[in-house]
Amino acid sequence: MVGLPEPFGAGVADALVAKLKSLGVDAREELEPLLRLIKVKGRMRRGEEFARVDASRKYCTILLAGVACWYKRIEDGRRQIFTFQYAGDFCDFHRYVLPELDDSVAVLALTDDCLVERIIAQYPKIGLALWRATMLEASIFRERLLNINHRTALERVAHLLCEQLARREAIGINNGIIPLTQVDIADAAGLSPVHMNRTIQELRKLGALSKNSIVEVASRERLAELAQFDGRYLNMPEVLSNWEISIEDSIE
Amino acid sequence: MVGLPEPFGAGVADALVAKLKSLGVDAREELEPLLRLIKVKGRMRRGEEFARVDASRKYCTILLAGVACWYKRIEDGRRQIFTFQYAGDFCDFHRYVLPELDDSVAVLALTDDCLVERIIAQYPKIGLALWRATMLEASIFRERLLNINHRTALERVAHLLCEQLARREAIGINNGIIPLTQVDIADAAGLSPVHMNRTIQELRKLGALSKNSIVEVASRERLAELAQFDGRYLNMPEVLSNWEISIEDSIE
DNA sequence: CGTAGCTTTGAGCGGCGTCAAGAGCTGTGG
DNA sequence: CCACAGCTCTTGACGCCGCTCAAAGCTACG
Repeated sequence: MVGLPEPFGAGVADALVAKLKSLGVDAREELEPLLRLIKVKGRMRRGEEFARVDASRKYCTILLAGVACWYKRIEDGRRQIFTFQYAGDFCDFHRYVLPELDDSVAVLALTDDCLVERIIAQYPKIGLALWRATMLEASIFRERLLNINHRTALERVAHLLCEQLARREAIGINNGIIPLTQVDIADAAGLSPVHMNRTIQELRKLGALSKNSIVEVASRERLAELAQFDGRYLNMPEVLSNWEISIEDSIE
Repeated sequence: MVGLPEPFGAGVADALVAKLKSLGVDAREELEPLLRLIKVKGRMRRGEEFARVDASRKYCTILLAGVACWYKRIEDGRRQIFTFQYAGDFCDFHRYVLPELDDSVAVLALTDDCLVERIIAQYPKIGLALWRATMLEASIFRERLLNINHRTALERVAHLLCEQLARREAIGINNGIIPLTQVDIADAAGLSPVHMNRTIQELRKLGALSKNSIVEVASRERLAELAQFDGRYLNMPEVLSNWEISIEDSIE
């Protein structure tokens, strides 16, 4: 890996480096200055908030391990989860960002805002990469819109789970476990917890999920089939090659 | 306005310049080189496609007048409209983009892809502005997600219309007319045309829309109230000051 | 052993989709 | 000028998916 200053242990930023590479930043002389700015902030526990949007904040946040979610709370107390985030993902570029869901290792990295601007000026490719990261996010939002509007609860949930599975595989986690509660998934899919539970049971019956009480994918193929999952919107060619996607006359 | 090379007539790019300013590009020496790259491509008619995603395309597209929509067609023939676009909006940064809805003046502007990269390298503020434009889009998608998941058809439609109204006002169109068909709005809101019609009639009854057969806002206040509209996600401080938004202890 | 969060199950209901039909408006061609 | 086709808007009837309310089992943890 790239040489890192303290307080990095070996491999702590691997996911970040992988992410940047997938976004087009691969030269050592571009990666290093960015990595040098990173300071590990600490660990989080499940339910703790971090990266709350706040004009006075002078850094941006990167998730180095674990799972987080980006959500907004609504007047009536309910919660809309916009997306989940994994190691290497940028958590806040001027936005609502809050955390969730990780009791093991949610580690933060800081950089000064104006530093970001300076970095971009000096290394345009990094700027481009950050822009691409935002586009990827937007792409995920669009896909979710499409699913919510036009698919049944079963397809919707299957699709959401496919996405999480693919994104976890992209950072080397291949155990098939989705470390989210049914309530979390419900808040992301826009379903009530009760109906989410019934849908998950249906997915178990159909052989897509395991019979365990946690959410665990039993058959990726079955799940992808039910979801009609076409993961190209995730922009992860290396991972998606495992997913047997039918690329006919694709639009994208 | 900034001096423009042919084939620009006076004011053709006003909306674009305004947009860039709202994104933080205001110096003449940054605007000019970008504007110099722009070539007007032509006019479109309603229903014509432009900016279809296509790897071989070597330019990007900017809407100079009229209305467009960014949509995706689904297997079953239905259509999901992700967002509408107005003068000054960038129509394609690597994505599905198609048109719609404008028989008057949809004019395109071209720039070479690698030129974009070079421009960004030379004028980092422009890069930052484009990044911000993408963030703004993502912000719009999130808002839509929230609405679709958690609001009734009436609130949803009212909210969508509020957004269109605000965005039109931002480019100087204040006539209260939303130049979209009920089907267009239905495809954007994720409702069936039939239910959209009933919802619009309800909005008319409630005094938010005019009784005309076109979609025309009769009372912005009424509409915003029904929608619980908080337009801060649109990042248009100058326009929103008209909207009487209650900014208490806002998160963003 | 009590409490809190997650999962599960049942009953009832309502919002919105689907199907179907008709009316008004516009453009096109004979 | 009329006829026709196509699109948009409108209205009614009916049914289902997913929400709400309510209660209980299960697991983890102090």
